[in-house]
Amino acid sequence: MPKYEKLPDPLALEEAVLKFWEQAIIFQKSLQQTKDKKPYVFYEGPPTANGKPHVGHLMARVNKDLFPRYWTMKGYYVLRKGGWDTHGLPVELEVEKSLGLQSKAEIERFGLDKFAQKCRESVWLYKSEWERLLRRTGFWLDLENAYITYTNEYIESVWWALKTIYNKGLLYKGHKVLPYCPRCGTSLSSHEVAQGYEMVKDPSIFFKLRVQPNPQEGPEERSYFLVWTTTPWTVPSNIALAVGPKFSYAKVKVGNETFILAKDLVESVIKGPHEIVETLTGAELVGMRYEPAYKLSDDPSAYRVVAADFVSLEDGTGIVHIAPAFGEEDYQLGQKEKLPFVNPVDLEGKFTEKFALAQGQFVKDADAVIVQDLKQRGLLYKSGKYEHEYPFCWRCKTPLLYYACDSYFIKTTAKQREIIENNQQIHWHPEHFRDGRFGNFLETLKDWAISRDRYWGTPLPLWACEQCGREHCVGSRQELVDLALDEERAQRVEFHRPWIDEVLLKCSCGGAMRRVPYVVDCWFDSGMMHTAQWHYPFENEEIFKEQFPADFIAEGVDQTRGWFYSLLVTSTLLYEDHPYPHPFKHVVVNLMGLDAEGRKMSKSLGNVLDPWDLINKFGADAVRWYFYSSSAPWKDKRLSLQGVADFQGPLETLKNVYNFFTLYAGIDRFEPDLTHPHPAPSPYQGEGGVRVGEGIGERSLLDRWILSRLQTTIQNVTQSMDDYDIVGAADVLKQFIDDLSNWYVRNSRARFWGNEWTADKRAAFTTLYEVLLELVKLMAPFTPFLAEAIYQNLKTEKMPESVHLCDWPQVAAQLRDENLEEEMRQARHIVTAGLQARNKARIKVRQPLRRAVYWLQSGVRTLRPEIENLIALELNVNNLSQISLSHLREGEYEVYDARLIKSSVGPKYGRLLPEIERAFLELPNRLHWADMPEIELSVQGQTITLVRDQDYSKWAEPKEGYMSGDDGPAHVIIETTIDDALRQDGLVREFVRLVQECRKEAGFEISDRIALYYEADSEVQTALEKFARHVQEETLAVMLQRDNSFGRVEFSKELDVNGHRAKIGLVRKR
RNA sequence: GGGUCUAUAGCUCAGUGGUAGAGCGCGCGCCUGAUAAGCGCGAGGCCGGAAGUUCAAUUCUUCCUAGACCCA
Repeated sequence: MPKYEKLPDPLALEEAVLKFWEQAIIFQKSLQQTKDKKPYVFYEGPPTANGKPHVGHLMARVNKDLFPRYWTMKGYYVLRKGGWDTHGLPVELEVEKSLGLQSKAEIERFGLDKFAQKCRESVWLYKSEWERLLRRTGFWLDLENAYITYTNEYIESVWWALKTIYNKGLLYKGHKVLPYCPRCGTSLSSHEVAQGYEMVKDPSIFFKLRVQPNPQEGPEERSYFLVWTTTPWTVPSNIALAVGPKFSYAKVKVGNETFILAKDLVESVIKGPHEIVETLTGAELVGMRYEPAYKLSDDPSAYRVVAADFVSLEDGTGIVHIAPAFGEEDYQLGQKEKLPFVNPVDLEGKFTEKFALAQGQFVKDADAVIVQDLKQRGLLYKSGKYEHEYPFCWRCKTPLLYYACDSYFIKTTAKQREIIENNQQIHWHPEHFRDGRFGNFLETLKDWAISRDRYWGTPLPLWACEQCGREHCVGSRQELVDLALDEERAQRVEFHRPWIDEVLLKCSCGGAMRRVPYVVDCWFDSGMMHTAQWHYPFENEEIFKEQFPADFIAEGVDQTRGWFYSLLVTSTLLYEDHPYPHPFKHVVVNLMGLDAEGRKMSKSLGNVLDPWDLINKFGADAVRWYFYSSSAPWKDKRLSLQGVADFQGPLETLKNVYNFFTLYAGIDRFEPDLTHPHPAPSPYQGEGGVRVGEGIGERSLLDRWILSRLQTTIQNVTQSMDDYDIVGAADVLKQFIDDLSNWYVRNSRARFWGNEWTADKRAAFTTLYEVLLELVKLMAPFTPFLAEAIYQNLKTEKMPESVHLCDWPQVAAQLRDENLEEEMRQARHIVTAGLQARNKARIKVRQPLRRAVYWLQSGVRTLRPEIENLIALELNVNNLSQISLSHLREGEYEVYDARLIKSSVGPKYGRLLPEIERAFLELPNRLHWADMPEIELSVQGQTITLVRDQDYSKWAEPKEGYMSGDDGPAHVIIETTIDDALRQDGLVREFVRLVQECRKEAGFEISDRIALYYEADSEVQTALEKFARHVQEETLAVMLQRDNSFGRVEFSKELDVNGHRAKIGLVRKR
């Protein structure tokens, strides 16, 4: 027998549910129960545990939990292996900070072994924070078997991947231009760079580079390319000039010199008298040679004009100075044009002997020297200051240099087509990510710089011979042992620096091979989780094959170029022949959270919302429901306590419905299992022997309606969830909860409190019981706590132990009645319209009225009598009837207008519409025309026939004594005249309500019988005498008597009954 | 500077080539045997700005502005 208990407050409720889940090991049971079923694969994007979880993480995690719960209930096996991302620069920085280390040199002095130990510990700094949050939000994830990227097993799988890629010839050594801090001796990640932009004034110079003399030109004719830069220190490294091939360039004569620059920029750059002597395209300039300002390269391909698409005409001269060592675009262009590469700057940012003029000087300090030198040599056209944003090291404020560093690359460009093709197979939510942000990124794919000149990470498994230089890539521990000089050491070595660096390998030349000093980009680690989490291919082949690819992942938009990318690239490169080389089939992308003002949350603004503030105030379900129902995950969300509070309505309503049911089910000791005297074939076999909708023939119309609505809801929620439309699913549930509470329960209340245990009462209890039971299953993935709490109270012995072990509800087609649902929808419109009319007429609902009429403009137009009765009750009218529009004029109502329906006429007549409209409005008597089945108009010599209800509609307004209202397709007119009989009726109802209030005030139980004494004027008395039986029934009064001696009563009160003074006295009868 | 997304009521968001919607908040009222609930009504909008396509644009196209995110 169910426990009919009220629900505790959300926080207590959730704590109790958490305890229950843990004690009864429900999560484990859900896995156990489904372990032989078809898998539905979820991949956990590993968080790094050396940062606290914030509210943005929460957004992704509620989505991550939703679908696994749903698919588990649908009967799939959803293994949810947790994971931790434990490598990378952020970890190192955290440790540097805690140890007070300032640079790589200091780290090395401190000792790499101790440093690595610290990194390993630091990773778990906030682990318990994460676990606490995951537990509290109801996020079911297998943390006991979580993968950890720093383990030797994980790293070995990553090595296997790198070796596989290496063997395909896709791992190579090259340069990459990276933002680099010369003081710290390290390149910075883009995230770090973004923290350090500042507005600065840099020198801005226009300098001249002489066009290599044409033999035909006289010695006096000197022409120059005019070039602009804000980094004079890069001028010595200049190797080429870039022009936009489609731009126009001008030769401008100034004195006896000729300058070449973009035509559009001549006026802004050239001061003083000048003359454009020739115009030519950028393409025509390509291939021309010039004399460098400083000749650091003897390569014959240096110092020439090349074409580039990044040239702009925003600033400068339209001729861009190219120094491949100090700019990403420059470097790429250099590769493409096979330009030589010169770098006169060392790793400390100082000029080397290659540039004697400023040898030993820090590059930024050398700016002035170079400008001065150019000026002296007559190569400076003009100079000034330029204000722009420039990145600085966020730690030491040193200006960053874009610097070409040695780096290993994965040649992703070789597989670009396959990567793009695989991306097309992925279902992105929202869809536009596929070809939008993510697709565009893939179109401009560059090779992946995989190496980092750091310490704490997966060591790059490349060894190079100290003697012959031969390189070898190691793909497993076995291979390492086989090749090691010291096998024993290789057998037990920990796969991290500095220990792995001590393993030397035998080279075929007889020399020793030493590991290259790099570690691997930690994005490669996490991107390999599809394989490395199982230590595949070294073990677990079966489970790997079952768990690849993922059906579903969910992460924040910031993972576009992070995890989404690294998963896709690794699996494309490794599993080219797999039927699903794309690593995930569906991905739900969520945006980051903003504060209440729409600003980004950041520590510096102090507007960061702590997830615990939300959870401790509202509970986890409330927060989850907020994220699900407020808007799609990929919409901006302005997070605030108030925002969460604003979305709690449906949950409150559900609790109320449950509490209502519980109140009466408890009183009547309703037992679901014993309420089915007819073991008739059931349309749907539910859990634990409860057959939803059994004995449907006995159910009332409302019962059948809500059961049908339930089926529709099941279908629509399922459909939305299958489409990964979270907010759509939440919306369907919201509407159903509203129908259940505000229509089904509201109109069924009397059935629950009847004295007799009638078939109808049983039907009401059974229906509401079934509906609640099914509803909480639908709610379970969304609000797992509330659903569980209600389920626990409703379930019988035979039912599954937890709502999360139940099967997902299925649609019982036999219980659906779409006509009934449609009619009921119309009924609700009619009721709203009728209440609106009463409101306008200022007649309260308790005052009965003689009659109301309605008509419906669209949808189902005939309602069965039972539904009309329902409407009449709600509107408190004695008579309700439908009327047809064409009868309006004959009765008490009058038509006042006719309206053209443009959406019908427009498509038929197009350009004639304005004319038709004018003619229509000019009809001499539209009141008359509105009644005609057709109207003929003559417009521009054409006869236009308009059909009533199709091309135009009529409108009605009530006369005196009537009032109208409308809602959606429904129009209602009520008769507002109240005659004596109605007035009496109203008095009685008012009297009953006041008595009920007094019963409550007196503290009587709902079922207490009373004796009722009253004193009132003759009008009230007449009414009461006339309707005495009704009054007694309604108030459970065993006697009703006029009596002015209130001495013996338990409770008495003066009343105002619609303006009539009265007094009543109550005595409880036991 | 480039890309993607967003812009509708005080707030959070739906939506549509044909007279603008919901929830919350606010104001007023109703109902009450769900009672520390429930319901209705109302106020409040040049649908971010400009141009174009169209008989008709909040909706489609282009540009601009602002915000978010990513990249440079």
